[in-house]
Amino acid sequence: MSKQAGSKSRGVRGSRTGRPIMALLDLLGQRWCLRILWELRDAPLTSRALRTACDEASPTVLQARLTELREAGFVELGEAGGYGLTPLGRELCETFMPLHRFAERWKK
Amino acid sequence: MSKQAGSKSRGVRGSRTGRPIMALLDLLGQRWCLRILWELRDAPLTSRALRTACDEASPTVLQARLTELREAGFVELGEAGGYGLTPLGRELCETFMPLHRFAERWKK
DNA sequence: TTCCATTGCTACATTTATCGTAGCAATACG
DNA sequence: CGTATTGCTACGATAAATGTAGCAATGGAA
Repeated sequence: MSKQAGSKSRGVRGSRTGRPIMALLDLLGQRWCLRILWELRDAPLTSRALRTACDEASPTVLQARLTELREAGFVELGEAGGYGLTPLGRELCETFMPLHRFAERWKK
Repeated sequence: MSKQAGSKSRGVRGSRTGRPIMALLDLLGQRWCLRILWELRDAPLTSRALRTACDEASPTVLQARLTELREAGFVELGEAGGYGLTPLGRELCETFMPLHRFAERWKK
């Protein structure tokens, strides 16, 4: 029943198990989440640049995802402005890098 | 703040860009998609067993994901019944196996 | 100073996705 | 026959995402 009950600190979506991998899969399995990490892989982007990079996705979701990703410790908002990956976030992104090559082969 | 990565993307859900990585991120960024692949990583499961494994997710969305994953060539329905990973799907699954270890460290 | 562009971020009504429950036809066993 | 699976679907209820508009704050130019 309680899906995202009212707390500010998030229980990740379907992960009632407490298993970290489930929490992570649930977090990443949200719309734009993987995409955001992907677009930040090279350099930080401002919120609007990120929106452009994500094909003008609605700022509502993007902000929601950015908040979640920040709370997860993967993304941070730099003082000079702009969102960037934390060391942890960069590490996560590295994990997904093989997907690029895989996707190229998968296309055929 | 210049847009450092500014002119690189267009294309959203449904992989209209033709860029395989976007299509893949798009596919995987749907609810239960990563989870399904994860639950099938060891052995094939029947649709109901998969549902149980996925915390009783609604069959509606599970069937939808399974259809998409089958069309993508990652999952197949064996003759004896039960869904399992194709060689390609297994390969994809291997790609994000490191997530497991990462998730364990991330929890702390 | 005033003007204006940009930052991160939010409101809100509309559309889309997912949930939850129930149930179908087909198959297999006793 | 009954019953217990299988994969799969219908459909109303609920949650999430979209698209548009706009806010307060900041930082230059003029």
